[in-house]
Amino acid sequence: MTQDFMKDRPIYLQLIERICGDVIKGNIQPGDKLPSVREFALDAGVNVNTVQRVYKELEMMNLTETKRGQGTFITTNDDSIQHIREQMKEQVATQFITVLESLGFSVTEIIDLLQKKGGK
Amino acid sequence: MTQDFMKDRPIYLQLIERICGDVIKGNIQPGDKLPSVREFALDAGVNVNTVQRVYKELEMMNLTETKRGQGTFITTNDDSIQHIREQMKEQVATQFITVLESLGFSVTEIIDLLQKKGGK
Amino acid sequence: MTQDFMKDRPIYLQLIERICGDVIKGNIQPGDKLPSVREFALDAGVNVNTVQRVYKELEMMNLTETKRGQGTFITTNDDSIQHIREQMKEQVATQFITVLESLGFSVTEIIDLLQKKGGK
Amino acid sequence: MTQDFMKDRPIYLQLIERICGDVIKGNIQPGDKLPSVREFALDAGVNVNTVQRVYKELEMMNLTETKRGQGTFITTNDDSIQHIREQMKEQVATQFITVLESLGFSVTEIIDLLQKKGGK
DNA sequence: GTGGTCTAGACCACT
DNA sequence: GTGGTCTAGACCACG
Repeated sequence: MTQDFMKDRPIYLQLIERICGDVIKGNIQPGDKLPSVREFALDAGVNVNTVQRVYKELEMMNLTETKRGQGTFITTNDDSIQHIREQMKEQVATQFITVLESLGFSVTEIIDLLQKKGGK
Repeated sequence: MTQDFMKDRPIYLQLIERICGDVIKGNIQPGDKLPSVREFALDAGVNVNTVQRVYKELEMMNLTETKRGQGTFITTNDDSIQHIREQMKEQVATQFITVLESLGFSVTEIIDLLQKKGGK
Repeated sequence: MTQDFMKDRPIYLQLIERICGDVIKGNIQPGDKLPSVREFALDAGVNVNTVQRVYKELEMMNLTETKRGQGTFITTNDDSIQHIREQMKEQVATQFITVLESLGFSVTEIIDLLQKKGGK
Repeated sequence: MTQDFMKDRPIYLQLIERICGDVIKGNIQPGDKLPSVREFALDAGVNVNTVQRVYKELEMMNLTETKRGQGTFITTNDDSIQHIREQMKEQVATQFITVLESLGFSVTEIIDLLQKKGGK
């Protein structure tokens, strides 16, 4: 197919999603310290500035808190975390439905497919 | 929310989806002529170049055929249309699951939400 | 005095404030196009990336809207603008009071001073 | 709001302000001994170096005097204290007006708000 | 020509 | 050593 609906997403968005996902899944706990920007950058093989952007966005989402000179930590405010989880679920679902309908698919038709795929 | 996962889709992709959707839904029939690029651009309020790109991509997807001096027409090859429909369904579902899982949601959890939203 | 309470603010924050101020004052009208990032950078004598950061923040504040390939425009949503104006007023006043009180000044005492200074 | 105008003030500045405020308010009297740097650091939950910097700045402002082997004391020179008080009032007011005007607010408009808030 | 993303590398403030 | 700011310059997507 020549057209790739939903193309390559920017690195920084992918990283944000990954961290959000890890928090939601519990892989990272409230209060945990994230790696330093430099360490993270090295691990992920990206530039330090890219990571700094990620950390800044996370803080603006209230998912993290920054302690100057100490590092970046997952918020201990569980409400913030739940809030983000719900926001994201809502958002993902809504946009998915939008795309679906613009393509002429019914929701039930796709749910069938998801159920098959989800079982694998 | 500061981060909008999955927004900002290019205009030309949105237009492609819209046309694909219209074909799948039957709003546009095989053999139908699409508006001229200029007319379409005017209607949609976008740049002529954008429409040209859309038409080019549609042709590469075998959804349309171009007759020089006459215009662009939806293919009369029903297999092509069905093929595109299935491709797109697959692709949409697969990428949706990818995003879901990277965010830590289960497929069933989202299906529940889709079912509620789909009913409206 | 050795201590300068309220030090040098980052350039990008100063630029954000300047633009917000210009919008609030009406120097820039809803719908107006902002200079391109390159042009603005040249004018202000700062780096292009700095301006891009400014434009991005402004968009996240809903003060501007970006049209891809066309430029950045002040939102035509007057509510957004009023909202930002009120937010900023509230914020400025609140933080001012906080500083005041931490320094042991009464609000009335400072109001007197402001009134004298404001008259000049 | 994504942008917090005037936040993120360095800890050591906050501490200086707090101590200045306590002196102005009379919570701390001329001649009083300040806690040792270690004790203060422990109390405030900050780094010892930070407190050392605070004490150093206070001494340069002539608000405190250091007696070797005994500790740091608030100056008994009332003129120094009054002087600092006036300096700070001036400075706070001036910078506040600067910010206000750069944001397009009138002084009277903010005075109204301050009066409402100050009454609480 | 428009904004968006990313890199490399510098310097600063805070702990 | 931590994050924050800024620069210079590259490349990409979009119109």
